Amino acid sequence: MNKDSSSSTSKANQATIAYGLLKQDIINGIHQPGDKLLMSHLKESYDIGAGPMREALSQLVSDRLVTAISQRGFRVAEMSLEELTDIYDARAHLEALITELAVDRGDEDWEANVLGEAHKLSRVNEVNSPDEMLKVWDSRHKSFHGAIADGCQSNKLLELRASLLDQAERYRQLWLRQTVFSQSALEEKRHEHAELVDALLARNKAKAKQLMYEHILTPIPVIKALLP
Amino acid sequence: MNKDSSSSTSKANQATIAYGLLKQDIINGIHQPGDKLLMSHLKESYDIGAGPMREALSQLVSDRLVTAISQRGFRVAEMSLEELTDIYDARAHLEALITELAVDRGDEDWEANVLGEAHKLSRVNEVNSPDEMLKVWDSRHKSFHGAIADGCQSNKLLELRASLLDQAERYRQLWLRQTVFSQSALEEKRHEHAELVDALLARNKAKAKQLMYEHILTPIPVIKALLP
DNA sequence: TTTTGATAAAATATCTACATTTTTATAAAT
DNA sequence: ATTTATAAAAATGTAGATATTTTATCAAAA
Repeated sequence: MNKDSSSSTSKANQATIAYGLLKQDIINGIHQPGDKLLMSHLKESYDIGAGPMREALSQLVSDRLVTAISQRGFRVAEMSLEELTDIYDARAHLEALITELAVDRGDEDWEANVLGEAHKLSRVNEVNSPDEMLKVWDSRHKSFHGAIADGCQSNKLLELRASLLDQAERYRQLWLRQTVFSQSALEEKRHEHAELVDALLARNKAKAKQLMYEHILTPIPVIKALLP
Repeated sequence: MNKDSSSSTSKANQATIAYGLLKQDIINGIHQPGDKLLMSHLKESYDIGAGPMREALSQLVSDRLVTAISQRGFRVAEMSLEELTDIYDARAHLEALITELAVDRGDEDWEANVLGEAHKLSRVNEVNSPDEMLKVWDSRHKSFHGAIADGCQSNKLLELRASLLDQAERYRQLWLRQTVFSQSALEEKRHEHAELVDALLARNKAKAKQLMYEHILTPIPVIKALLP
């Protein structure tokens, strides 16, 4: 789970910098699944010493984005069909639970936030490049779901959720392009989100839970088809 | 989340050794909440260099057992009433979810395991010292609940569960003594476990879920009373 | 006298460069 | 082909250098 990288007073140390850069590069596929993460290469390309680099790698191991074998170094964690289904099954159940709690515990501010984020997400149009479109939609989509989850009032559950999201990120990236650049897929998502917001604001706990569960699982077929 | 410390071929490195030792010492209160973890002191008492020690501390930060401020070192994470309720609320909901899934997904081996562990737990009697009693009961209690949870067939949910258990461990230690050395408390637990096993084997999902939720929350008043 | 602020000294965290150990690759010998 | 010996590469660890923060000291101002 990640540190504060943007906090005002905290001068990030080398290990924290290395952690952030490496994580991004793994998620964005600069380092492919199974790639060996050679200390000498890493030191050179990130210009960071071996000590801090080890610390960063160690963190990524507990994030499950990197695997380590004692005395034999580090590799980018493999991606697999088994892991995909494992992560998404867990994510769907956890998110459904969090949604249920949010319906129970969310206050008026929560309702307002959810509605606001839903609106922003539905209006992702006037952008320049396709790449910009992808970034903006992804960011707002995350904010929308984040706003819903925040209602559960449980820091610990939100931390667990964040951890699963990190682990899902490489798989999600595969799905994202397919979805954002397809009008029909985008429309389907828009519909699911609208239904979800309705159930949330109506405080229909069972329906919101069910919709969220299904919503999380929809990307799986797409990802399965793209998985190498 | 922890590494394999007992695996046959893996020669643990200094960082892993330090991680294990430090974690134990924090859980067992050798290092008290809020204590400053001085690098020079740690290096000396564990006889491990600064590099590996930082790596271990860094891990414990992501386990939430240690806090770090850049350039100002590390401290043992504080304990608080807020964290107690946060952790136990999350734990109760997660364990209830996992129990539900276990009832759905657990096979005959699972049933047999649960029954076996329940039996072993109910027969913690012929021990020597009180300290031995505590260790044996705790260990079997954990195995019992572990056996139930294993039925959910979700590695990721089990990892999240393990992470919360680690975070709860310092609080649990407070409750443990009160419970294991009180015949009435022990009897109450025995009763709860028996009810739970009945519901599980009867595949009564709703009841098992409910019983587990309540079972996790029972220690809270005891811990609240003991929290400094 | 008490408080404030500057400055210097000490303590501490962090990093780097080098040394050591372990693994892997290569080639010779059985 | 399999094993053994050797060299190269790589991971890991150590010690000392550097930078930052904290503490101590003391003088000037209130």
